[in-house]
Amino acid sequence: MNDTKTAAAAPGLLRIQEVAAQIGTTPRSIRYWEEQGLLTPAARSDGDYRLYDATDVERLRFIKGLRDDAGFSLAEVAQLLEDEAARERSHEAYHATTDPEARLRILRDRAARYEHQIDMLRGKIGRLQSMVDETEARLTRESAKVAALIDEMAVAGTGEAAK
Amino acid sequence: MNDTKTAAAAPGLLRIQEVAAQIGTTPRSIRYWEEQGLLTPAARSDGDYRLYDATDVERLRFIKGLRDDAGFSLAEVAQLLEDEAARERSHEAYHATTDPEARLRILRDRAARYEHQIDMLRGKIGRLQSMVDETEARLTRESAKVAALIDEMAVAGTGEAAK
DNA sequence: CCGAACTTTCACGTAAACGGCAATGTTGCG
DNA sequence: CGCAACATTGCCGTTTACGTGAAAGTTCGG
Repeated sequence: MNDTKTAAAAPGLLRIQEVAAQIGTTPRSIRYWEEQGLLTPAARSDGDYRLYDATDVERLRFIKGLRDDAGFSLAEVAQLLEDEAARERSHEAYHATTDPEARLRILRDRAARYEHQIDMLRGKIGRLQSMVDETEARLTRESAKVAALIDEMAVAGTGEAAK
Repeated sequence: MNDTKTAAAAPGLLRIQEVAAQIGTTPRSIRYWEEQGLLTPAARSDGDYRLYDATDVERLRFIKGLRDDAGFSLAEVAQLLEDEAARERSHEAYHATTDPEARLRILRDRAARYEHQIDMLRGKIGRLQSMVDETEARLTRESAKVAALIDEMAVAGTGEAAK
């Protein structure tokens, strides 16, 4: 009646290997990331097994994305996640006060952190894009050559049907 | 009558430190890149000093860009540069024949390599962009909160002039 | 309750990408 | 020619980001 093959008697909690497989990495890496302070598993089993929830998985996916796709070092990722954490803390601070001006400052601070993060990513995108542009320009020149050559062939071989 | 302070008695050839400064890296790294087969200096002085020309500098800038901006490993950079080299070789092959069909194949092969390179970069850009999008969505939600809060303040403090 | 599979911590190993000497040679202004 | 500044090769050290056991404990279906 219960066909949960591999894990999760607990509500939606996964063990390290499951998570590793889902995000495409190894248990060792996840433990290492934890060692570096990038995350803490949502819970531990009785026998001290690490247990991850959906939030953890999303966070891990974020980390992997930043490392593999964006090429950030773990230290840089940590920085971005600290920003994230600062926002969380400010979230609490937000609810700790009822002073509208204080709340406004907090919200604006959070927004600024998001913008900072976006700027970092945009910067990388921009530099990458300019490399693409350059390469595309070369490709265009190549294509022009191809077209010209085909024309030439057409003219030279008017009597000979294209194979 | 000759005020070339630092280098280049030879026509436009620079020594390693000059080049390193220009592209923002260290001589050690440049030597390491050479060690890994990423480039060979255009020439050597009598005393075996490495001498770089404009092409070399451009190539080095390319390498640095791929590493720092795109986050590629030196091995991946090497791959891209090999593609580049393959294009060069095919360029020679192109002029070695006069057969239009052969020329066409060569040109199309080169174009395919460019496209491959572009795809790699585009892939990275895409993944980065989706991260930006996600972050922006959050930012938007934050901004909405800010706006709502400002509205509230305006209503509550109608009698009290904004300080 | 048993065994296979999984997990934990600890520790050592490693590949990549340089940094930093040392010992020696080269440049080039004065 | 003399010497300060820079370069070369060689080699060992370091950091980052894990891989790879070892030894011991945990889960869980049968």
